[in-house]
Amino acid sequence: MNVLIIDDDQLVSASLKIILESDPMIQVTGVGNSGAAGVNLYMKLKPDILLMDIRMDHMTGLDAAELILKDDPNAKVLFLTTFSDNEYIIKAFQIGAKGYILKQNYESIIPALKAVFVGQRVFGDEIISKMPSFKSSRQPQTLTRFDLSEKEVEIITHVAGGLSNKEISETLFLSEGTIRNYISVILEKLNLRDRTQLAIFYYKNT
Amino acid sequence: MNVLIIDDDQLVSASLKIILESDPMIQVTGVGNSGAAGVNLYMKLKPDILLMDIRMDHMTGLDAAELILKDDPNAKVLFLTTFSDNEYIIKAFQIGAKGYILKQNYESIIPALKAVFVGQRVFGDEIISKMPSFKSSRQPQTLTRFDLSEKEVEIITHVAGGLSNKEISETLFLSEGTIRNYISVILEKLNLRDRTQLAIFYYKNT
DNA sequence: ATGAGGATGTGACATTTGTCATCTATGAAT
DNA sequence: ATTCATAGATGACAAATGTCACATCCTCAT
Repeated sequence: MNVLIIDDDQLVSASLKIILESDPMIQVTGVGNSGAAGVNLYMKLKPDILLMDIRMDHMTGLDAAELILKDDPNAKVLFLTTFSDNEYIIKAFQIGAKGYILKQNYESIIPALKAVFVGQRVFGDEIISKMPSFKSSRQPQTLTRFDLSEKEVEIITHVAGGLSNKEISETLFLSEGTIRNYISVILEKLNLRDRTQLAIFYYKNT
Repeated sequence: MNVLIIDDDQLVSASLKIILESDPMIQVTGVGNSGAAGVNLYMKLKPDILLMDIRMDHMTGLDAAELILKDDPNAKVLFLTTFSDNEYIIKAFQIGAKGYILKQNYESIIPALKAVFVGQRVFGDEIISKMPSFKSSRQPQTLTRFDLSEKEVEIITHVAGGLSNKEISETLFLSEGTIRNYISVILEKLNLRDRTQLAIFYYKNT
């Protein structure tokens, strides 16, 4: 089984290579350190599996995978991720990745690779809770799972309603600056970048 | 790794046992042929993994698994299924199963077991298309109701994926200014004000 | 060839957004 | 009464966003 490794942290990709090659079934046929390199190397090497970091500078693993899958829909892309990447993970499956592995969890990489190799999809427990179709059976309310205050949740719903900071401030009788501050800490808490991602997050979790 | 096999077809469970025990890491600590037996044996043996057929007389694998998981939420239940069982599969995940394996696909059983053993969930491609949240991720037909070009729709999906203009431009190999222009006219056409409202619009219409 | 139309790019600009450090008021808790 | 925490406000700032007018190309039909 030929594997291509893409991770912009050289240390990670090097140790991955060692770990994987400890298994006689696996050969690492290439190592790259950027999304662009991932695309090029994949096209050139056509490995059985592409093992790629999700978060990379310039071109994220997602972008690279999207390009690759557009060209070769049968590509088997397995993502590496830290556990906070939940939003990316959803995206990963939407574009057709075969799974992901938590970086913390090195001993699970080889079994996961093999499972993907024989055509399975592989992922951890966390993602289940992120799936709108499954969430209903477990938790009644989703946003309160995170340590968000009442007010923060209220503000999120307004953002998800498409209101600007000014409009929210007028609705809640607070200053616009205060709203900005609130949103800033909400984004921090949820590990998101901007209000658009927040609105998306809201719809995916409600 | 201790495995309990439950299948009401004795032929299947016997051959499974042989297949699994060909791997030195695996011991089959029990074999049963009904859902009820599955519950009892599981309680008694506490195997690492319960490999169980979904369709069985009297008590289905699902019912058995539900009982087991109620008693031991950490139980690792892996279902065997024929490919036509799709409705059951959804249910399987809702009750907390770790995955399923197609019966046609014997060579994938061992990798799948190992992946589950180290904490992954495992399933095949088909289920993806059954998930409401992923079903429409590729081609939002509803958007074409509006007079949007192919490219405009593509850009909308990226906005709804939470990407910034810069990221979109890099993905599509266009300049950031062009993306801004596109979004500007999209907003005009759809009578929206900003990208957040656009993302919301997307999720409400797909 | 020529001109229309589409797709793409550029530069300028006003706004909005997100971040941060800091401040004030209020209301517990001691 | 003093301390402390919390909600809210402010101002400054950089970055992202949306708008617009205009400039290039390219292709295609005439």
